Amino acid sequence: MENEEKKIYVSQAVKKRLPRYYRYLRQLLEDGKLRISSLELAALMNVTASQIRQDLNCFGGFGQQGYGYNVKYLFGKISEILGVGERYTAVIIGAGNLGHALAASGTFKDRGVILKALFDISSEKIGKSISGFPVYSLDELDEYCMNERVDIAVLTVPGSAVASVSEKIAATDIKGVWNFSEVELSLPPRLSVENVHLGDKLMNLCYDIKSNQSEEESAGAGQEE
Amino acid sequence: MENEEKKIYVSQAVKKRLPRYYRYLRQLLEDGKLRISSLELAALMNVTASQIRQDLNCFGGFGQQGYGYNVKYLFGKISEILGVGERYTAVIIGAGNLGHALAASGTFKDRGVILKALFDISSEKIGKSISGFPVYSLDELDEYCMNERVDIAVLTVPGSAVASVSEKIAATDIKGVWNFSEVELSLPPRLSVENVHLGDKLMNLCYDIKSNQSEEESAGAGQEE
DNA sequence: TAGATTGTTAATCGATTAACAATC
DNA sequence: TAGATTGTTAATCGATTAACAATC
Repeated sequence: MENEEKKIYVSQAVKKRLPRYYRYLRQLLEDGKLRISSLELAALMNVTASQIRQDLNCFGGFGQQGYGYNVKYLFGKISEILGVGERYTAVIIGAGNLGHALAASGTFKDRGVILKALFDISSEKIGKSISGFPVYSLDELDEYCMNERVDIAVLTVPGSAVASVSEKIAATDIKGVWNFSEVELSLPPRLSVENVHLGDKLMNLCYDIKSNQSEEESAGAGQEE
Repeated sequence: MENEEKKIYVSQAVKKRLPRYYRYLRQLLEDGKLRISSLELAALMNVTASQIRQDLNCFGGFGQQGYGYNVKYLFGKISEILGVGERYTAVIIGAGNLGHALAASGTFKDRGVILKALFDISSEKIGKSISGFPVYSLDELDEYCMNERVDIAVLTVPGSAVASVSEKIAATDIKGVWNFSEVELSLPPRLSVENVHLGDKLMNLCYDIKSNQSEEESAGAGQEE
């Protein structure tokens, strides 16, 4: 960060691949692997070595000629790039089944994001706790965000509630929304949005099944990432 | 299907966009819109009209010069392409929080997929019902699939269970897996796989927040789909 | 030094956009 | 017929891959 690294443009394609590097490197680190060449990592991840070197070089030279990449160092760099260690904080809005599932999962903790609370409108849920996280009234969101730093809102409310919740979010200094609803959000551009359209994914699977069926056999294109 | 349509190669990029067309067209249909031009749809979806025409023409000419596209007809065609109406069936493997959430959601029904049951190993869950769907023992999966047609397995088990469950799935004639676990699956190529790496998505959001923060202001690139 | 492997430039490939002739 | 808008070809743009000089 401090030393003057070449500011190469980072394409959307590269950005999207970073978390996958993070996953593989974490695994390698766990396995006690000390160093890895782009060729070796490429074989593991089922991509080209060229792509790996190109991708990593968007952010500066993390390798060493004749040696390869130090796994621990590279993992650290990728983590840094992805904002692990920024200690981003999150709240889940919508304490339904999906909210439950996310709160109970290691999804946040595993990526350095600190889940702090859930918010809901149901008086049956408010005041209780879910997987150890307190559930507050949605009306308290604004006040909560003024007292506690909240970076990310995870939207797991029904589509019908999205518009009104969006407004509430826009009124806080929350920086990003992880949207699980079908509805397209309209938020000021200062807010980052990541949509998880589960229905779309299911349809992609159906389409793929259909295509796979039609082929029946033809040395298929294999799995998809 | 019957009439000889030009068999143009459909790129991965196009395939991935189809469910989004489905969503927008369904909405337009609901709104009572009868026809739409590529230009109008492009404005709505925030893409170029060229792209829409190119995309649709991979599957044949669904429009009419000087008129545009008949919304109902086009929606029907897209639905057909995506396999809505094939009446694909699904079972959820792993009756935890996420399994619950998916079973309770309209995700399947809204896309023409018929959810039939859940499977788990916990004796506390087996025999009960979740959102009206029966929960069976994982040991019964094989037999169940022999008696009932099952096209899709939704994998919501912990990572540690993925390998053994994968084997069980491979032993059936299930055609596709919707994988919510972190673990990369290894399955015979006859099976389609769609991975939902939620953690990756969360990291993409963090990265975006971080970038957004660094800019602060620069007429940003806006939301992401 | 010799061998290995990166960083980086150049070549290729694929996807998006622009343009326009076909046609409703 | 004139106007509109598609289907489709050609041009552009961007992303991936190949190649190799730099260098550890």
